[in-house]
Amino acid sequence: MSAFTLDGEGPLHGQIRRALSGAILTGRIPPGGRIPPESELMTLFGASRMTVHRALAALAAEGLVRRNRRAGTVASPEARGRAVFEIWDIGAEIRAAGHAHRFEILSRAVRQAGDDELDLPAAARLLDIATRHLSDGAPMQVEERLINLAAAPAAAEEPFAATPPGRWLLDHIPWTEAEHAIRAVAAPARVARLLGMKAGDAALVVERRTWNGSVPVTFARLWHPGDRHRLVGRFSAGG
Amino acid sequence: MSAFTLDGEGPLHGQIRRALSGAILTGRIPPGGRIPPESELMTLFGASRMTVHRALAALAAEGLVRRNRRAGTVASPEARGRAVFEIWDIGAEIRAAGHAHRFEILSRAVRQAGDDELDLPAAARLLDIATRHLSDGAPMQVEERLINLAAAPAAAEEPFAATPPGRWLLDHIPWTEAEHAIRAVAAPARVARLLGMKAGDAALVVERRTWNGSVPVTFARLWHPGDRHRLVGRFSAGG
DNA sequence: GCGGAGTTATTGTATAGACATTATTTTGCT
DNA sequence: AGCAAAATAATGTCTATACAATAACTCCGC
Repeated sequence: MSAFTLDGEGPLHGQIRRALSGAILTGRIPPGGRIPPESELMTLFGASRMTVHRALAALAAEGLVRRNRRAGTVASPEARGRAVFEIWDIGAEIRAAGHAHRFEILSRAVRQAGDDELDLPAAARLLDIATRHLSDGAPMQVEERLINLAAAPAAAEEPFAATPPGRWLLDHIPWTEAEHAIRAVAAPARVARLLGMKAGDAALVVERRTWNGSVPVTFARLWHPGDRHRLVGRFSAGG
Repeated sequence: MSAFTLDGEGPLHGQIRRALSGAILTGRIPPGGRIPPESELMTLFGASRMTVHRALAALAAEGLVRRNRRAGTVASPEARGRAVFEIWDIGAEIRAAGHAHRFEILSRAVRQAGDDELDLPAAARLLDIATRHLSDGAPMQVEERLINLAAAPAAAEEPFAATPPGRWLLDHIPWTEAEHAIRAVAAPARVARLLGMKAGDAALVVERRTWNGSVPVTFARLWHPGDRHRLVGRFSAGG
């Protein structure tokens, strides 16, 4: 039978979790393969049922196994499906890379909602604001942003002097849903000039929408020079 | 005092988790704000400590709260930092959009490792394979891939007739670490021709590396037509 | 006021036991 | 054989209890 070995490091439920996730990720238990029932794992690992259950529940939450009453626990065939990117705060990213972050507000206006990316009634008031972010003086991002003033009334009075709009929203306005889209497009002339690239050059565009419940909060279109900016995501399967 | 309300749906620990995560995400508990200790939550929710603890442990695992012995539990300031993309299987993506997926192997060769993206000794043998994926006949991705045959020996014999290399690797070769980089670049002539775009047009490039432990498994460079392909990630804060 | 020792609040881990839920298997009846 | 009812195997939830680990606080002697 599959003998599992504990590494002796840290709490028992963690050791059990690692032993099982290791067996799955190294292929010793193939996708769809059966994991012994809790009762059996209890004796295999010398642990109580709650402890074993805790380890299995964690694996199920990660998506590594699928569990069913009476039918048992199997290694999930679609275990490996997600890539996580941190694409929220260009300032933090620039500073993390050891550079100096500076930004400037390019334009700012309050206006009525129209045929916008934010799906709002025409009566709604929007803050329409454009920002440029620089890394050691080199332009790295142009941020075009619409803010629903009904969802973030304080934004109307905020000067965005020390904190750029994106970061300010993260800090002050709650949200519950977010959607991102990433595209590569030819840079229009205005953006190209601001980013120090030629019109038509490849730009990496991230579009972000957030909602609080069903109320749209903000829409942001973030332009990056294609050659100078990369989104990087790392995924380690150990949990 | 913050009164929390349970929604009565599903298991108690889930209700408690939602009640607390709701309070955090709607800003009722601000970032850095204190969550009552387990002993207090027990009486607030009428649950045992283990049940309360389970809810809090789940929130901590999600990163919504930070917990410290004796110091208590606080809402995490960097709670909202991740965007998750499913960028693994272009075939599944195309089919999910209701289109027909077809692919063709463009070239295939086994060769020695050289100055490659995979960081391998020169003696290592690689499978170097290029594939084109089509959605209802329209080219959607060019996949340039290197496979470390030491990590995936079976790949040498695999014809990749029914299953394209990326999907085949997912199904057959275990891995533990992955890294993704997303860029926008001007399409080189060869790729542009294969994707039905003009040379120099913006292409969205995803580069993926995977390892099994410390052994490199594969490197893939995935080219997409910038105007026709978007990566979309959704993030719902309810968990 | 300061350093250090003791106390305490809070989370972390683990167990045993009870009952609920659910899908499968078996049994029994026709 | 076929179908319905009962048994069963597995996970899911919850409680009560015990003790461990850690960091903050208190108090005391000087």
